[in-house]
Amino acid sequence: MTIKNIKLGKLKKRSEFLYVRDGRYQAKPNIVIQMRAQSEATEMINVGFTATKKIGNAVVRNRCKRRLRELARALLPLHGKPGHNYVFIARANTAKAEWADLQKDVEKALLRLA
RNA sequence: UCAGAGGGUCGGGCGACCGCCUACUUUCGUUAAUGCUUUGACGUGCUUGCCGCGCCGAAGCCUAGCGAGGGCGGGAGGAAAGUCCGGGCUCCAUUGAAGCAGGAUGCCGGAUAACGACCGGCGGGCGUAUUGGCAACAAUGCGCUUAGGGAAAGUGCAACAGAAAGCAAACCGCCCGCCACUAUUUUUAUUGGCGUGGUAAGGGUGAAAGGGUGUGGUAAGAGCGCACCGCCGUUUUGGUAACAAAGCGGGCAUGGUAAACCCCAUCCGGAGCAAGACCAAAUAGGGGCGGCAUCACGGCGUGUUUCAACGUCGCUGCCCGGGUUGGUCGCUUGAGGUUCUGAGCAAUCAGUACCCUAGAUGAAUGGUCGCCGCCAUUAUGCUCUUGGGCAUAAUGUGUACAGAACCCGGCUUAUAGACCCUCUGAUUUA
RNA sequence: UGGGGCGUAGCCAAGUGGUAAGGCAUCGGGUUUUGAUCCCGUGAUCGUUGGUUCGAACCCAGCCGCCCCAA
Repeated sequence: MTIKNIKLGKLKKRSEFLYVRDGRYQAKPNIVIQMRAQSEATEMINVGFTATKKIGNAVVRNRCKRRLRELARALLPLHGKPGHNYVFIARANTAKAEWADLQKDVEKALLRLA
């Protein structure tokens, strides 16, 4: 697979997250990924991150979002589909999981969604 | 040395690869508007010039924004947390001030921009040591702790128990008087009954029963008298004061509860950076002005039995106002920090020198990996008076609590581990 | 981030200083041939930790948890 020059955008508004929630999703032990085609297709991939209060305090939630952001930056240009929006949702052990396992989960989920 | 209590300081380090936010600077690109310089075309004026004015265009400079790249810097805390107090700042209200209502605070002094919360002292409480004492206890020292005005302005409350719970009160008991019975020669004693009798020592109830201990006294008792302690009043001395000490006087009244209502004194306008200021798209709707239509039909309203009549509703251009999504500012130079000196017991204050030290907004300040440190456990070795100490090695999901959101002063709460100070106890050595 | 409110049995709840009502549910017993109905009985760290008071679910503080409002 050739490495494409794909720009990553951010999801910022609640309505955008709700839009993606109605699309396809893949659940893994360490992470849940949702995906849905954009209503007006562009060359960009927009991505958002979710960490609920259930998984810990502010320190844990911020760490989860930072790790997810790093995963998205590394793997979405390789395995993501342009013109789609993605939402990465942290689970209870996202903060503690091994980095290699996280990478494996994300890769598998993205390939199955593609 | 160990254990406990209280207080304070710190709160891992180095490196590699890949990233994020941001100040400044620089290069390139792009956009915008104004200005300046140079220059060209056109129009026009006259004093016909290396002229002035207007307009259009090109190039360059300057300014601002955006994008990409380079350079050089910065980038979470002691609690950033809880949001419990106080202040700055902003808007609203208010002529100013006082007051009502409501709320907060409450020994004294200091400190502060301010605070109830900070500092020091006083009084109370607890622990401990020493001394005195038969003891109860008292004095003194040390440590910890303390929301601590007024109960003699008024109202209320105290279940159950108990005779009685607030202008005191007599259940048992004790004593006295009278009567009866029994014993006795009598005095007298025992038992029982009665009394507008005395009595707060003793028993019992209770959280609390109208000073405590001792002694005298008495029919029995009682501050009834006395000694000591406590209490009240007053004077003097010390202290800025709270208060303390001493003297004199008074036999003792004034029980508790105000984190019950309340009284007294002092303080408080309200909301909060999602405050507030500015820019501003699309759509819908509002107002004003202008143009077109303003014939007919129709809708709605007034009115009416109905009709008639009157008003209003259309399209389009420009402007105004409001300000939703979004954006910019507020936004970090401030009661700022660090060092040193001085004043003060301290909180804190004054001076000097130096420094600028996060500004994000689905929210940056990191992700991954390696090495070391620290801690715990185990093993081995050495040492030592047992405990223990040191060295080496291995093991470990070990290495906390926790993430700025306008800023600051306090408080409270969470916290692996390390270090320091004070006090108490135990043990060892001298 | 700021501003408000609430915690009583498994559930709904009353009680506002003096032994913590009541209803539904659970469990046990009785009535009945059996079941339903009915009757009797059964259970509380009053969120937690301190303080005031003789005495605290109640009064006063500190924590913990939950809910609501302001995009």
